[in-house]
Formats: sequence, structure tokens, C-alpha cells
Amino acid sequence: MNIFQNLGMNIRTRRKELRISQEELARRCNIDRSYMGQIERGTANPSLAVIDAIAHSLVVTASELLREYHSITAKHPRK
Amino acid sequence: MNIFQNLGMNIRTRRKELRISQEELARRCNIDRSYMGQIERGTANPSLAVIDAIAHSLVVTASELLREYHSITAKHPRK
DNA sequence: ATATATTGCGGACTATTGTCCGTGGGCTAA
DNA sequence: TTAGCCCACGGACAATAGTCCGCAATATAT
Repeated sequence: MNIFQNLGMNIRTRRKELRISQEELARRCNIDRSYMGQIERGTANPSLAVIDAIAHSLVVTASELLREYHSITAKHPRK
Repeated sequence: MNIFQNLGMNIRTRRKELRISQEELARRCNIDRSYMGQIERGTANPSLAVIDAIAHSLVVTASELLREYHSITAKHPRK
């Protein structure tokens, strides 16, 4: 899990809490829908302006979006 | 103080703790020295990859670099 | 004061981000 | 089945991040 995937997971988790689609989130952030998908998958390298816009739409801080992601189900990894 | 200036202040503060120049920090991050200056002044919009590289060189996390900056001297602003 | 190191700032250029389409697949419901 | 979402992925393009120089301004020493 690199920092890009970590950011993506945090965004996806928070977005699903708000029960909105990638497209709706992208619209609220004024960014492209397919680019939002790349960010969630961890395959894009977004600028701070983009990260900040997403954070605002998700009602969290950019710092929080970059915190280490902890999945509930992925606890106790074997090995 | 916007998020760019906030990031810049955190970087500059941490860099001075380590007693290194912008040029030395830029060299350790493999980025341009004048661009590092722009980032510290809050006039650049760096990508997550750049923020992460700086964080590593400063031995902190990207999340920490984006936390709200609190100056010691700038307390109790008048109005 | 004179050096010396460090930083701000500019222009010209290259590399990469981010946009704007379309297409196809998986899913749920009617 | 068909229809409606939602998401992954691709290509071509526009916008901007980031580089590489130089030079001036400022700080920090000697």
C-alpha cells in the first residue's frame, strides 16, 4: 500500500459513507469523473489543489485523507 | 493562510530544525531548488509525489506536513 | 566594511497533470 | 430480456507542474 493507494482508499471509504457516486463527488470537486476514478485506484498523482478540493467535498482535511488507512477486515494479516 | 502557505511554513520550520538549506533539501528530494523555494512560499501547487518526497527527506509524514501550522510568535492576533 | 552562503524571481523549455470524450462490463430492478 | 446506474479503461488533447539556467536581493558570517 503506497501513499497513492492509501489516499485512494481513504477517499473511497469516506465517499461511500456519504453514499455518493464517483461522478457526483467529481462534480462537487469540479474535476473529471474518470480522473476521480484514477485517484481512488491510486494510479494518479494529484496536485495539492485537487486533494484539497476533494477533502472539502468530503468534509475532512487534506491531512486526514493522507493518514494511514486501516481496513476493518484487513486486520491480522497472515505473515 | 491557505493550504499552500500552511504546507510551506511546515516545510520551512522542519527544514530549519534540521539546519539545512533549501538547496540541500531540494537535492535530497531530487527536485529543483527554485521550485522548493516556491513551495515554501506557498506559490506552487506540488503533486502528491513531491509532497511525499519532501516528507521523507524531513523524516515526517505527508499528513503531518499538511497539519495546521501554529507559529509560536503569531499567537493572539489582534483582530 | 567585505566576503560568502542562501534565497527570491524571471524566462524559456520539457514533462506531467488533468480534461473530454467514448466504450464496455458488472450490477440491480422491472 | 431491457433499462438504468456505476465504475474501469483508453486515446487525444489542453493546462500546468516542474526543470534549468541566470542574476539580484538578502542574510550570515569574518
